Amino acid sequence: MNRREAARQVGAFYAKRGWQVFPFQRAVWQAALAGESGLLHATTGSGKTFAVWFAALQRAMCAPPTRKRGLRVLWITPMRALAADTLRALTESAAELMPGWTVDARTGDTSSAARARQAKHLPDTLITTPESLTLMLSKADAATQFALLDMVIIDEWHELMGNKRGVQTQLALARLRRWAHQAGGTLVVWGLSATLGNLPRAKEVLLGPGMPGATVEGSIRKDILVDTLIPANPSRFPWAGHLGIQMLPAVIGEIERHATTLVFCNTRSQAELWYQNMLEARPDWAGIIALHHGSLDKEVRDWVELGLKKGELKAVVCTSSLDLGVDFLPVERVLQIGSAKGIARLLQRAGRSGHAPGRVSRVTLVPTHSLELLEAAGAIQAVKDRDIEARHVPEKPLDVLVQHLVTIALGGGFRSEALFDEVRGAWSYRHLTEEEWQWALDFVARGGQSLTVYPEYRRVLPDEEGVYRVPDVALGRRHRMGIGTIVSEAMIQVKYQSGGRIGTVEEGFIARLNKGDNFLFGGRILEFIRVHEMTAYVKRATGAKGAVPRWQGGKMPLSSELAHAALAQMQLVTEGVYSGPEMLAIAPLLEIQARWSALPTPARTVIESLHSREGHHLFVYPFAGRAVHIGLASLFAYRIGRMQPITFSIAVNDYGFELLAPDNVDWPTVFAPAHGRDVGLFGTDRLLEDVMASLNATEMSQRRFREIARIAGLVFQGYPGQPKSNRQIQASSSLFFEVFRKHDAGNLLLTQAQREVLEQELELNRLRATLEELQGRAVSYHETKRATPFGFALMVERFREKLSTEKLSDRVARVLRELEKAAGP
DNA sequence: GACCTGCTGCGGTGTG
Repeated sequence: MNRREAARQVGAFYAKRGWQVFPFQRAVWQAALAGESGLLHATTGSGKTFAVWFAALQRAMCAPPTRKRGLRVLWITPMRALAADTLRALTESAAELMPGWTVDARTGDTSSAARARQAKHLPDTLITTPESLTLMLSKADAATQFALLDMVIIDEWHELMGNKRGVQTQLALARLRRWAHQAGGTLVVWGLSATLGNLPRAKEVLLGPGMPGATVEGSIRKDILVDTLIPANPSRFPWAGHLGIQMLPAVIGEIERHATTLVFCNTRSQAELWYQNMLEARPDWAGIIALHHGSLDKEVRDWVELGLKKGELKAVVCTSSLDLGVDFLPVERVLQIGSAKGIARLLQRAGRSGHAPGRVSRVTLVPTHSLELLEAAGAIQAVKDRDIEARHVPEKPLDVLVQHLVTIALGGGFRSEALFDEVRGAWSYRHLTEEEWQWALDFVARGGQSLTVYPEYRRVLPDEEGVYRVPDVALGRRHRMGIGTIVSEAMIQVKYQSGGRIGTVEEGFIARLNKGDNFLFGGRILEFIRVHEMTAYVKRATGAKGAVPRWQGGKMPLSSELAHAALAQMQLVTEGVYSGPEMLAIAPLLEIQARWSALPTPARTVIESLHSREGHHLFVYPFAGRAVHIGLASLFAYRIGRMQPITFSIAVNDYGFELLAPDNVDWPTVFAPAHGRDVGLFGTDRLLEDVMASLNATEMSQRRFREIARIAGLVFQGYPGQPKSNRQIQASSSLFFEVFRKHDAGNLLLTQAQREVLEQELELNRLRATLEELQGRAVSYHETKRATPFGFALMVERFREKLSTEKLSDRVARVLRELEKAAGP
């Protein structure tokens, strides 16, 4: 078939359904037919899926007829749930355009019968996850399986590119590209992305450094509306807090007025509490409102998702578990309780409503404390400006590389030089040095310097011809069980004594419960009975309230974009401009702040000191997000400590930080630039050294190392169904940490742990940028008689999270003592 | 006077 005929048939497919063909879809088809790779960027619900899928089909329609059967198109999705939805969509359209063309899915959910079928004969199109793809690469016959591969599509690339799953995908793509090249062809690769600030980078990472490719932007401009539920009585609204239950009546009102509403919460426990409160207020909603978060059992979540799809649910209280993965939901209204923390996330959530070309997406912010009104005003402006966060791509994570080496050794073996070359074709490893490569190779061959005597760490060995392979079946099996880069806490299953599964909670939470204690989980009050083999047995409790489980999740900081937008709003206020109802509502509070102290703006850093019974407080408001503020606070404490002996307690939030000292400090002198060009506390010279010295970097690295050890295959997670407990995993990873520190200081996985702490947990680059910004801002110093609105939130924060420099140094001392003991005589 | 929190995602063996 020629191209014109193929295009005609696809056109007929659209015409039959009354769909419009958008120019961006044509652009993708033309590029792909010409053998070009690329990135397609468009909002959700704009027809991206069919744009790339029909590109693949048209390539197949135009290909010379062949009798060879095998895999032609590979579709990679980050989520199993999406695999099922995609399978349906692709199968239906393929049946019409390419009769006889087979589409199948392969994820962890794939049945053993389907696996056996696929082992014999792969379908023409396979939908899979990065992990399942990597598993396929670990099979000895991988090269044959992918011999006919023509096109790869990576769905939701923006979700993958910023993390190690994306790096694993890059490595797999490099492998597939190499095979296609060896067979004399080129692999056509297309990525799909939405809500992303750095498109050119996204494309480069997907296609490999320096590789050509097209960027196609979906032309449909989605109208996005962001607004705010303003508290009924703003002057009585709390200055701090995160639950926002005061807003319950307003939220219930919104739910009443619309067919289906998603209520997004920032944490699982918050979702549990909101759901419970909602049911208490509206008992008649039992059965038509539901709860959805990542710790609930899959069966429960499936039921909720199905209810949503059928339009049977009035509202679902959820966390970002509903951000993705459930496509084509008929949702009318989206509410966001508390800060969305970033513009990309907000846009994504807005996109859950009006999910079809031409319809308006709307999200309504529900503040949980007064200052969030400020954030809301900033967010609305940032969305208007489409000021979207960039995703940062990990740079040569060696744990992922080490895992990959074993995978490829299993999947037919490799020669060092050829694989080195191939790996450097993956963007994240483009700067991988010869030494680093040798180190990784040595690490899988001998376990590095310190593990040489243990055969289970001699995972990969060269044969006489110099081809590296895995010498032992058992090692291979163990490796396959550990493929992937997602590392989570050890979880305890929660089950009814009668058998039903409810979900999972963290080991530490259950450990604090006694028999007979109640807790709120899965939307009901449960009574804890006993724990046995990583399973907690419970029964329905009668009446009373219960504790809410806490999960140790990530603590996402406010993004720079959103923080700057909020600061900009305060600048407007100093000029007498109130941008909307949010700013008018918060005006009285800002007026107090301005009267007692001053408003922070992009041009002015506000610093306050306060003397109270607790001691001498210092408040600083850089608006740089909590991660940076932790770094800044520790850095300031350390630098001040060098001028005069003193220790501080520290508190941080997304807007600023507090230092509390027992003794008086002469703050103006501390903040005065010493002389000339000296920028004192705000200096960036010796930043890295000072940060390392001011924080307990060792302890932070050790925590980070847990994940690295697991990905690098040092720590075995246990067999499915009998997971190791947290303590066991922690113990063995900290053992490796200590052994490497003592006997193998050059171990690059240690260096990586430290780098990840600095880059990801402390956001060192953003910290440096913030210091530079602070140098350029005027300092507005105020001694206040009582805590200002901004300061109050920080004082509250300190009660829950006690970080003190004294404690840190105690901990350092303890770690040092332990190390000396471990070193022994 | 005000408070007490921290998301998501995947994968896998055993041969009596």
